[in-house]
Order: sequence, then structure tokens, then C-alpha cells
Amino acid sequence: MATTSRTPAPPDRNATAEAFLDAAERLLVEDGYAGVTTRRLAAEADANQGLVHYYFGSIDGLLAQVVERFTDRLVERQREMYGSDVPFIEKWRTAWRFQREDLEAGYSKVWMELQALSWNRPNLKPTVERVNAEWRDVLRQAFERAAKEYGLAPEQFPVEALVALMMTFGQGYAIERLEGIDSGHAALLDWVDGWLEDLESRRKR
Amino acid sequence: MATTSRTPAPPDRNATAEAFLDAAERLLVEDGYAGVTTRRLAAEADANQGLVHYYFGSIDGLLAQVVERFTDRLVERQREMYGSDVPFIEKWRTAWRFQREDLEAGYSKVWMELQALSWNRPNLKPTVERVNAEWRDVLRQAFERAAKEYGLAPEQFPVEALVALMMTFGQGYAIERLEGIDSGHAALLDWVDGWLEDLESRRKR
DNA sequence: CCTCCCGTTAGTCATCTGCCTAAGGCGATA
DNA sequence: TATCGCCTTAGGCAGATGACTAACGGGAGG
Repeated sequence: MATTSRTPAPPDRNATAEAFLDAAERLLVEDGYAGVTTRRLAAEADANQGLVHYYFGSIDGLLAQVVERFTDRLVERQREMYGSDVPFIEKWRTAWRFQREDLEAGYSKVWMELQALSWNRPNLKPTVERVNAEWRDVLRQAFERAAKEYGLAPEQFPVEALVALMMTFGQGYAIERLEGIDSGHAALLDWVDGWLEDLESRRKR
Repeated sequence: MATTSRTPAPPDRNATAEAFLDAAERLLVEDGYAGVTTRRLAAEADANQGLVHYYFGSIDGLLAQVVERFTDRLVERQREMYGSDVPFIEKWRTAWRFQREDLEAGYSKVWMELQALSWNRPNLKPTVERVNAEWRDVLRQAFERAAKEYGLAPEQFPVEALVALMMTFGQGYAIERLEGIDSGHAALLDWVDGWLEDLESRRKR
């Protein structure tokens, strides 16, 4: 009972606890959330399985912290990138460089697994919703700034709709790539890039 | 329930096997793929758990058949709908009616769970890829037809890119809705609908 | 009528699962 | 040196899981 009261704050800089969270991410990449068990976690983190209970109370508690840590990092990077003071086209390209890097590094897999997990764990849903809202907000601000930058009227550039399009497209893109599918992706991104380039050159004139 | 087919028809050797596949889909909706176990399947199908081995060899074998049956139905409906001889705008609206119905009926959940499963089951990947390719093909044909219908040049209507956009957007939309998110969806769909309506009225003139 | 055989049943098996705990160690402090 | 409290360990528990099988029953065909 007393040993389980570890839930609130993240164990400050505890190397072992961090090792468990890292191990969980690795297992998510390699085997999906169904492969995250106490014993496999312990093996992967090179620690004792009893520590899952000691640090996180339960597997679910551990996964909840994985979600928190992962999404915090994700949103922070996103916010910093889109908030920077460079032309929109540059942000756009950086965003897609991130996407590709994340796919290669397995981060996209982690994030998709965590989302899939949240479909069946109501306690994780609020965090996923929060991340979506924050991400959307960052995007909305960037798009509004871009609209000004390029002098686009709301009619030809309905920000709310385009943010929704961008959000859903990003998710769908990650899924398809995870499934080994990339048909048309290059064509689509090139098309958008050309469109942005056009706007950018017009802006400079 | 044990006395299922009271009909004078033959025992229909598939009835029990079908019941297992149905049960699996229900479990996917309610608890995700991690909740599909032999015992829960048996309870849900009101049958004996030994039959999983008898009919499908293993849980994986059963899930593989769930994927096959489900995707066959999905693609068949999609093909029929987009192949019909009505204005594109009507197909578009029907497609989104399907989306909403599927979300409500849980079919979207089933499909997303099966995809999430495929991320970690290499044997299921080919089927998912095949479905994606077939779906994309249906869409491509419909879009090409729409381009002719509305007299759009390839430059302002790059089919390959738009098919990719449509595919990924569809996936992302389903995910967000599954996670209880729908910000901007209506605005986006209304925007597209207005655009199509414009094209449609111009076509009639 | 009898026989055969498919579908079904109950039950077993080894293994794995999450959760929990008593006991030990180890470093910092007094 | 002795004490204290945080980490860590090995181990155990009850329950669940996937795979499998011997045995049965009832309908179809002889």
C-alpha cells in the first residue's frame, strides 16, 4: 500500500525508472503494446521485474508515464519548430524532415502504438486528446501566420479546414508508411511544395 | 443459441466458424486485438474453445481469416459504390455517409484494430497492402472520371497526388474520430463539398 | 437396423501473465 | 562506526493463456 504511492511526480532523474520507459518504447517499436510485459521490460531495461511495481505500480501506470514523457517531447519540438521566425515554406519542409526521421527512428511507430493503446484504455484518452489539441493549435498559428505572409484571403485559405486536413493527413501518412505503403506520397508532397514555392517567390517580388 | 440453425437447411458447416469470426470482430470493437483470446472468443460465439484449434489452427489463423473476410467486404462495397454511374459529387457524399455509418457501427474500429495488428504481424501485412492498393485503384478511377466530368486539367487536378491525399486523410479522419476528436472535420468537408457543388453546377451549364 | 464420421465437448498441459513481498545491500549521514 | 532510508533482489502466488486431445453424439449413408 505505502509502496504504491509513487504515481504523482516522475521519479526525479532516476536512471532505472528512465531505463524502463526507454525499454518500453523499444518494445513498442519491436512488438507493439501487446509485447510490453513486466518480464520483457525487465530484460530490456536490464533490471529486476519487481521494480515495475515499485516505480510505476503496474504495467498500466508505466504505460501512462510512457505516454506522458513521449508526448511532452513531441509537442515541445513541434511548438519550437513552428514558432521559429523563418518563412513558412521552411517550417513546412522541416516538419516533413521530422516525419521522415521519426519514421526511420521508430518514433512514429511508438506514437501510433500509444494511440492504438489509447483506443482501449480510457485513462490514456485525455492525454492523446490534449496532444492533438496542442498540436492543432501550433499548426493553426503557423497557418494563420502563413496566410498573412502570403496575403491569402480566408476564402481561398480556410485555416480551420486546412489544419484539420494537415492533422489527419499526417496521421494517415504515418500509418501508410508503417504498413509499407508510399504510393503517391512523393507526388502529393511535391505538389504542395511547388505550390508553396510559387507563393514564396510571389511574396518576395 | 446452442440449437442455432433450427432451419430445415443443412447444418451449414460454416455457421460455427462464422460465429467465431463475428465474435472476433465484436471483441475487436470492445477491447482491441489484445482482448481476443480463445476463451473469450468461445464465450462470445457461444461455442467451445477447442473449436478455435479445430477450425483455425490457432488464434493467429483465426485473425488472418477475420482480416480476409472483413477486407473483402470492405473493398467490394467500395468498388461497387465508386463504380456506379452517378455524378461524382454523389459518390463523394455516399462515401462520407459510409464513413460515418462505419464509425457508428464499429466497423472503423475493427479496421483500425486489424491494421494495428498488422503492424506487428508480418503475415497480415500483404493483405493490408493489397486492400490499400485496391482501394486506391478504385479511387483513382473515380477521380479520373471526375476530372473528365468537370473538365479539369491534370495541372489543377493531379490525380495521383489527390488519391494519396484522400487515402491518408480517410485514415487520419477515422483515427481522430476514434479518439473522440472532430475539430475542423465539418469545416473541411463542407469546404470540399462546396467546391464540388460549384464544379457540378458549372458542369450542368 | 447398423456403421461411420464430422462436429463438438470437457478437460489437460506447460507456460506466461501481473502483482506483490520479505529480505538484503548500499551509500549517505550522524 | 552505527543508523537510517532508498534501491534492488529473488522468489512466489493465483490466475490466464494457447495449444491440444480423448471421447462422445447424432445424423447420413449403407
